[in-house]
Formats: sequence, C-alpha cells, structure tokens
Amino acid sequence: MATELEATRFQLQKDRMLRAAARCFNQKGFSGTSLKDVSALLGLTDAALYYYVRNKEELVYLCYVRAADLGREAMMEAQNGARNGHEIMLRYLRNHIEMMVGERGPIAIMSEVPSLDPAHREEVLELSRRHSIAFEEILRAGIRDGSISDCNVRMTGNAIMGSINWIPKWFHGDPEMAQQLRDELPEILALGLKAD
Amino acid sequence: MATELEATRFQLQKDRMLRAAARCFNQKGFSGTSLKDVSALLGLTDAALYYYVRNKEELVYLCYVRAADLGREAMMEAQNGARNGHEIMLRYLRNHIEMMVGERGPIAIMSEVPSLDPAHREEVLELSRRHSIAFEEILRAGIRDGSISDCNVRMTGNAIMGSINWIPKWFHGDPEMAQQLRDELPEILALGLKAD
DNA sequence: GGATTATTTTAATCTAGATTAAAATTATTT
DNA sequence: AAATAATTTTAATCTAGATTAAAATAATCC
Repeated sequence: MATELEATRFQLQKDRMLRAAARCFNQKGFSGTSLKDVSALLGLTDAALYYYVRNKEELVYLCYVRAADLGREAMMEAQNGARNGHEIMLRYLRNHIEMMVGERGPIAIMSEVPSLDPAHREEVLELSRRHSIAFEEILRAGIRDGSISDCNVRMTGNAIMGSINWIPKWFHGDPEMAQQLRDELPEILALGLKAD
Repeated sequence: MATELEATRFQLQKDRMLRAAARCFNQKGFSGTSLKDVSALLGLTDAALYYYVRNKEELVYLCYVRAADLGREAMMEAQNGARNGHEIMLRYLRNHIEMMVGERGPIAIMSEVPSLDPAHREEVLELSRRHSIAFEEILRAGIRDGSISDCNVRMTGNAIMGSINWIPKWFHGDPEMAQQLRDELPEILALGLKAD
C-alpha cells in the first residue's frame, strides 16, 4: 500500500517522460519534436503518452512548470549559509547548472512560451517573471552589501540567464564537458560582477 | 536597365521576407511559425512566398545563411583599427548587437539547425563552427596580447554567445531597450574578461 | 490462480498547414 | 496601348503528425 510520500510507478514514469520530452524540446523545439521522438526515448509508442498527459501542449506546459520548480529549488538552496549576494549568486548558478547537466536534468528551456494555451502561457510567464525578479533581487542585495559591483541588474540578469539557457544548444551530454560546466561556468559568469 | 550592382525589386522583397521570417522564427521557432505568420507581416498570402523560395526549409536555411553573413560582417568590421584583442571583442559585440536590434535586423538565431535538410544542415553547422572558432581566436589573441585575462576560451565563448543569442527571447523591439542594449551590454559581457 | 486495475499498443480518424497549379493581377517594355 | 514578363492570389491537394477508441498485455490484489 502506497503512502502519500512514496512515488508511484505512474509518477515515476511521468517524470521520466518529462525528462525525455525536455531533452527533445531543447534539441528540436516544441513543434519540431513529434510525440514519437519523445516516446521513442522511453521505448514506448506515441499513443502511450496520452495515458499521462491530455495532449502535447500539456506536455510542454508540464516541462516548463518542472523547469520553474527546479529553478526555484536551485535558488532556495542557494540562500542557505551564504554570506553575501555574490556568494548566493554563485551558489545559485552552480545549482542551476548542475540541474541542467546532471542526473535530474535536463531542464526544459522556456523558449516557446508563445506556443502554450493562453491560460498556461500566463501561468508560465508569471513563474518565469518571478524567477527573473528573484535573480535580479539577488544582484541588488549583492550590490547593497558590497559584494557585487554596481550594474544594470535587468540587463545583467538577462545576460547571465541567456548564457545558462543557451547551454542545451551546444551541450549534448558529454560527461567531461558537464564537469567543466560545473567547475568553470559559474565563475566565468560571476567574474565581471565581483566588486574589487 | 538594371546593373549588376543595384538591387532588384525581387531581391529587395526577398530580403524583406527573410527579415520577417527571422522575426517569426526567433519568436516561435521554425515549426511553430506558419508561412501565414511570415506572409502576414509582409501583407502577402502564404502561397506568394513560394515565388521567392522553394519551400519552408529553404526559408530557414536562407535566414541562417544571412545570419552567418551578418555575423561575419560584424566580426570583420571589428578588426579595423582595433588596438588589441579586448577592443576587437568589444567592437564585435557592439556590431553584432546593433545588427540584432537595429535596422538591418533581426538576425535569425540558429536554434533549430536540426530541422534543416542534411546538406543545408552541414553547411550551416560549418558556418556556425567557423564563427565560434573566429570568436575564440579573438579571445586567444587578447590573452596573448595581455588585454584579456586568461580563461577557458571555449566555455567563455559559448557563455557570451549564449547571452547574445538569447536576446530575441526577451527583446521585442522596444526602442529604449534597444538603446540600452547597444550602450551597456557589450561592456557587461566584456567586463569579466578585462585583464587588470 | 482468477479477478481487477493499470499500462500499452493497434489501427483508425482528424487537422493544420505545407505545397502546387492555374488564373488573376500588376509592372515593364517596346 | 498592346504585348510580354513579373508577382500575387485563389482554390485545390497532400501529408505528417496529433488525437482517439477499442483491444491487448502486464501488473497487482484477493
């Protein structure tokens, strides 16, 4: 008998499906990936996906919600035990990158929000907006506490997020590259912002 | 009588078409944009596009080739009269951003190369590869001449290109933002790399 | 092990949107 | 202004891929 806490087979499969879908969407885009592409990664038939999801749109939607969840998680965790804004930023970047290239990934990049149904689109946009604001808030905190040099937070935030979001376009699973990403990218992104 | 040099009506329309297509593709992706989306921007019917292009695939292909041309142009121009690697990089970034947000833009972001026909895909990948290498070469030159601090050029190059390529996802034509992008983004991207 | 429930497949539809051909319109030439 | 060439539209097809319903298989429960 399943308790509320243990994941059911259903939930596990659904999660596998979302990760497979994220991989496809990152590579070929929403409309560019067919349900067959996704189901093939799972060793299933395209029709089987409808057992887990109402339609293709809902599949992307769920991928995007999952992406937002993981992003938020990366951000929450970053606050723990960090001394200042710069450190929070660095930890957040590490966490987020880890989620993209590590076991729990890939994270679907929200590059086709316009394809969502209006209600879903609004919801995802809102999540995305909050995430951006939270990140900019970290930058501001760092500027206030002196750990980050003064900058246009909007622009800087978008620049850094762009680097992160572009990763799936050139990273295709090579483990060595994954390690380099973990080890070096956070520093590279944070470098210019460090207050002297 | 038209000389070889002056652009024909045909070429001008075709170029308008490529810019309209680039705008759509950047916003909704290759498969996400219908030919109607593109033709609507031109005040035409979808079928009219076939006068200029064999099919939809060729339309993206041409957008990508145009993007590569403009990118190369931005890079060539950057070499002129620059003192060192860091300055070349800065000028290149300015040029490229100008092309994205200015009159000649938008530049189609090569985010769906996998959707191209094999031959076109190879060609575009090659162009893209060359561009990356050229950019990394600028970084290396800057490191050599002491104007750029030592760094992982592959990773740094991808990070900066990611920021650039992500712009169309959040920039939607606001002229004020365009100006901010021109004025501030190059410095932001180059900041961390400046040798002290 | 038989009954019940969960999951997947098979085999059709259904549909949006790409493509095409012929006709209509517009521009250009002489 | 007629004739020719260039451009666009109208009105069909054609197709990939999403979706659905019913049947088949696999897992779980008693």
